[in-house]
Amino acid sequence: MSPPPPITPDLKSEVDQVLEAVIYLYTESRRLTKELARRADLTGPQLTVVKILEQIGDLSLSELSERIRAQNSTVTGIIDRMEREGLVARERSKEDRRVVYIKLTAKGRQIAREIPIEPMEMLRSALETLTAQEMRDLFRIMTKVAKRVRAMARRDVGEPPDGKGEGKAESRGARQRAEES
Amino acid sequence: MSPPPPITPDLKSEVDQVLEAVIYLYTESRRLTKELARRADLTGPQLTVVKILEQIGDLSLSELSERIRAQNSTVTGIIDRMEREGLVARERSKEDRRVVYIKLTAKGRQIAREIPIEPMEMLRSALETLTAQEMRDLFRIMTKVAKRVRAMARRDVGEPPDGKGEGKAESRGARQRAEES
DNA sequence: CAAGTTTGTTTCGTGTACGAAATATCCGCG
DNA sequence: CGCGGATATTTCGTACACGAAACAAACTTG
Repeated sequence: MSPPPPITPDLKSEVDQVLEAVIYLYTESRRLTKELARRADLTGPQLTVVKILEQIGDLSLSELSERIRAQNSTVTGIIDRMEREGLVARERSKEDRRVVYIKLTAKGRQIAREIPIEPMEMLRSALETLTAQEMRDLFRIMTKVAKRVRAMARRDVGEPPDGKGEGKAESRGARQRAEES
Repeated sequence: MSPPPPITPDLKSEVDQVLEAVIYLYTESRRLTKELARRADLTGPQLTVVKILEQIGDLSLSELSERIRAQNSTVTGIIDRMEREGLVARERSKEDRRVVYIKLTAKGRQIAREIPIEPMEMLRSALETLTAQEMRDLFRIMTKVAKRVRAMARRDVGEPPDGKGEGKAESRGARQRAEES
């Protein structure tokens, strides 16, 4: 595209390495989740669900899918399999008969107790080893990059300007998915 | 593990926001790929394949799966579907009859031409808008974090110390997957 | 209160994604 | 030559993941 802006000769490779690091960090946390999950005969998303339910308590399916940032239809499948394994149970709400609460069974709770760390905690605690100054820098830079990407997204893909303003500007956009198996 | 080191009160929330940014950057590039792909009636991974083949030329299936950091068995499926759509063709190598070369068809090449940007380029060029100083900082910090995560991985999951030393230390570990549909 | 809309969940179809096992070749070695 | 091991690809089984459509219950309004 544009001729490489000749700043430092190895700046280009730093870009690649940062890119690599972002990818690494993201995928590695998923891989670790999966690894931990395997010990309890769970899949990655299943471990995530179990830990969330353990900490927060019963959730409706919609609330759950919002937490793990996946579609309802995806979570339905995950819960189907977990129910089959006796890890969770569905219970229809009495106030609103449309909603279904997902709750841990004894077996599910037992397994949750056996697994100490939650997935994303690993990345989180790695970040916590940074100095305050580093955190500040990282935060500032990442925010800048994220904003850039968002801007390019608008330009290149042409999104409708976000219909109903959601105010907080956080929680919007970060659309992870339940780490797949 | 260790009790939360009480540094600054709002440092914790910065951790969350950086975490959010990492997730955002990664998933947003995938989402954008998918968005672009839809315009040519392709899926995310299919667009990636088309652009790679356009730029690099014919590749064996193994070479291709290494490029998009997915398992051979996954890529086999992707190529199956693309072949069915007439986007690529398989051609057995004459020197080594085990290998299959994947090549773009005229139709595939045509579509590749119609789509300007490659997926990860978006994130890459966002990174390139940083100043040299920011790049240096970011690089240093990300490297530190990545190293931390790797260390925890060894400790918590207990990996065999990387059987056959692969030398480069790069290309190892960053195990992305072809962005799923 | 009934028609129409919204909301919560499931169903269905398609496409990744992985790992283990099956196949087919190739290669080196005796 | 023949055999065992390495390499390249495919097959198979299971689990996500998403979007569109189907459904059912709640809500809105005339």
